[in-house]
Amino acid sequence: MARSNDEVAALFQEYADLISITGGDAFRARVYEKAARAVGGHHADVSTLDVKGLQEIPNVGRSIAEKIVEYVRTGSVLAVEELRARIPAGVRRLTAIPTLGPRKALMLYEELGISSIDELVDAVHEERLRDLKGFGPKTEQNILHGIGLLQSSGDRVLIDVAMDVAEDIVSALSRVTGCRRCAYAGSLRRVRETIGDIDVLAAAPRSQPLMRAFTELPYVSEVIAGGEAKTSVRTTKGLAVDLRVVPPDSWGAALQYFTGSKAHNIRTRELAVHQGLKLSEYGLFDVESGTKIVSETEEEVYARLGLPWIPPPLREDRGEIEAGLRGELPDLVEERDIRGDLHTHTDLTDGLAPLEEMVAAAARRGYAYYAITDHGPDMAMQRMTDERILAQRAQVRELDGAYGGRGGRSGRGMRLLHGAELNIGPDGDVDWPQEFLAGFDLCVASVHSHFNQDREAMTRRMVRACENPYVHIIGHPTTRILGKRPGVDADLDAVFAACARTGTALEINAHPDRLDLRDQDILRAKRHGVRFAVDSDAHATVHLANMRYGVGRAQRGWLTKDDVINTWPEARLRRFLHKERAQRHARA
DNA sequence: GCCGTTTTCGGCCCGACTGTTTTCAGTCG
Repeated sequence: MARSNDEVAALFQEYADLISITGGDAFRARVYEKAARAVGGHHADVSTLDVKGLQEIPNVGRSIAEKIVEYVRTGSVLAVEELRARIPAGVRRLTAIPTLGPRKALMLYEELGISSIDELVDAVHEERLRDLKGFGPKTEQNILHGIGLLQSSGDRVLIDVAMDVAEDIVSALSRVTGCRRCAYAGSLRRVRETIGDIDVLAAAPRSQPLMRAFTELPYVSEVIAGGEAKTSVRTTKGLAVDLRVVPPDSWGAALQYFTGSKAHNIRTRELAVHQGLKLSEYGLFDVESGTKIVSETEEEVYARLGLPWIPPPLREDRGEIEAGLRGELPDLVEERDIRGDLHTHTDLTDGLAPLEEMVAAAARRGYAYYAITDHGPDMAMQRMTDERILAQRAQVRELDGAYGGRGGRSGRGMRLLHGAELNIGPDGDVDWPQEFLAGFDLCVASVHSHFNQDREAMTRRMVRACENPYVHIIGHPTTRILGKRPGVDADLDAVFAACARTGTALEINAHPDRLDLRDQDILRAKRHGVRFAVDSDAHATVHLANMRYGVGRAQRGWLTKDDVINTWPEARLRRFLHKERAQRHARA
């Protein structure tokens, strides 16, 4: 199952929630939240560390370190158990209802004994909430409304869904008279894997025209809140969108603030406080005189705090502040660095478009090279045969160089690699014998079945695939489907180590419902010295554009161009696919 | 409960909006 770090992080987050609900010290609750985040993102497995080693983790002091040791040794933490005994789990679940926080949840429990959503619904219908201080008819409505949202639409949407809406809103608002600037911010700008709500920011001297245009958008179904500075709506698809309008000269400070993350903002504001400054969405101010120092661009704000501009995908308080202060931020890979896509399908197997259409679409993206990797025969429903794949190879060779090309007519066209997406069987075997595999330019290998193998078997299976000298890339490594299927249970550190040892790249699958690997896995894999391939896994021409989400994932994993093999020049890529790999196996 | 080129004690990010309040607590991001 989960790493010890993830279990401990979840435990501390729960503890923080319980502290809040029971009216404990808010600062104490915050410390546990910070510790939860730090432990979850820590590279070393906390179950291998002692109290002293644990205290090296930021925001983990003696008390928290001892609780981690207690958890690793006994499987529980007394202090957490004590709070759990005081507050039924259902009370914590109440705080998932929008507009219902820890204070109200506690009052509901203490005054009315409510500890589940069902009980809460009953109490509202019986009008029992009205006697409580701070509860009125509007509060009841909001609670029922919130419960409906919680139970129907779920909470977060896939990034491509949110991106479509956000780009449409930004484009619409940008056309409004008086709008100087408009952009989406929040988790979307940070390229998180799923999006809870969309934050749009605009700069204008007057906010009303923008607010009006915003609430009148055709797909706005409900205005949740409307003010001078901020308006919140819900779309017909149930997506919440916030619009904030700021004066044009506050743009930089506002964009920085609304991009978040919350944890990152807390750190930047702390940096400001220590310099006698105050940072808000309106600017960076001198506390003494109250005068504004900077606010027009993000670069200015960061610079005045002693930091370089920090790319939004890094803004998670996972060390980017410290790295920035040291001048050691990574030079992140960008979408324009991508020279090709190394995992794509055609209608020979389960893709939608014929080879030539896919190749033409890839060439339009300006790629220097492009790999076709249809499924092998082990995925029986794909009806693959040696004859069919060899016929495709002949076709690929013919189209090689025929499309695109950066040098125009005289230049060489986009180079094609003929590959396959092999299936990693339950024992780690793949389709076709080695002598047949040797005929491919490149092979991706992925798990497509037997997802429930135990950890040991799954780990062995994936490591064996890495050890196959003709497997160059492990496709969608955890095989998760967001919101539908959890990742497989494998010792990922063992898999990462095997990748590094054998010169096998890990795929960062850019499809919005996979986004596999997760950013925290990428960070860990990089520490093992693994290389990555950011691939669209396109099954249709439109899917090629999903590359942007894969690059976002790579950025959130702190990857540079050098870490990503499909940013490399073709010659270097081919060396990786042949020589380097052969040498490593020879040494092994 | 953590943390420290202001501090080993006394801080801990900051503002908008809502709903219930006659001045503010709770929630959210």
